[in-house]
Amino acid sequence: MDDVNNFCYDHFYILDEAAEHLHIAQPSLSQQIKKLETELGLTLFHRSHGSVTLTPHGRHLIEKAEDIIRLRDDLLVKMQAGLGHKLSICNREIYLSPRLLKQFLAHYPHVEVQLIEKDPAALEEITAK
Amino acid sequence: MDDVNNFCYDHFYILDEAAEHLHIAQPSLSQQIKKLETELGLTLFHRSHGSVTLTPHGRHLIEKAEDIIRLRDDLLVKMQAGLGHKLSICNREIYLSPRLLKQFLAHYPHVEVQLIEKDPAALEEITAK
DNA sequence: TAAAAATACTCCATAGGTATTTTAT
DNA sequence: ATAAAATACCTATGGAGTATTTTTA
Repeated sequence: MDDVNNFCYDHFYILDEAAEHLHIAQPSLSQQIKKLETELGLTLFHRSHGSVTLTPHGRHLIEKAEDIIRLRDDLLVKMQAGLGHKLSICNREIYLSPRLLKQFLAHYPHVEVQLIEKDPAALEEITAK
Repeated sequence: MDDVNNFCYDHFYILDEAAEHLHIAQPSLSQQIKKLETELGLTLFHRSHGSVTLTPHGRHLIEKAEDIIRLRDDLLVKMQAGLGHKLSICNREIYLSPRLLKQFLAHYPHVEVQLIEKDPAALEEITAK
């Protein structure tokens, strides 16, 4: 019985804990939530029971938002994948076209470049490795 | 010939125009771009030819980012769809359970509520509409 | 040399912090 | 009475502006 009210008790949050998790203070979190609710013109949380509970709008927003945030994080991670990798290029191209090297660096500024200017024989030896 | 360089000439941007489009000043845009590039550790634009050109990283970021932004905008629009709609509820439930009404309002604060407290006969008539 | 981008600052809006009060169990 | 949330107020980071210099085609 009292199913009428039950639907809003399913899950609750302690703002203080949530704030700690976000590394901000509780009042800052309260302000952010309030600001978002005002901007949207929607109530995202029930506050009528001591702690705080998602409204259907709130739950919907969170689910969709998490998807979007996941996409964003994936993108950022993938953008940086491969950075810091060492690429050894030891052929005449580099020696002969510094302009190409410059462009290459413009594209991949985090690739370590080690200019080795030696005689062709020595280069051949190094390239073998 | 000179295909080596050609790949970066396909499309270019004038920061001043872009900034105007964003309703910010050109230096602000330059700063934002620089900041983003620093955070990512990636070069997003070539600057070696007067105007500004996307690197492959830049192009990739923009394409993916546009998808994500589209999702975000869709979500916000959908969250607010239906707001301002008028919902007429004229049955005894409302009259008998103000608590339910209160909860309803907590969920849908922007629904216009017009309490019509009349005798059952009058209610019946109104409900007919 | 002319047009575009980058610097060097200044300012201000707002996110975040601390202290406190209000609310609800 | 106690624990959680909201409020009031303050601070400071960083986004945006103006003025200027540097770059490059």
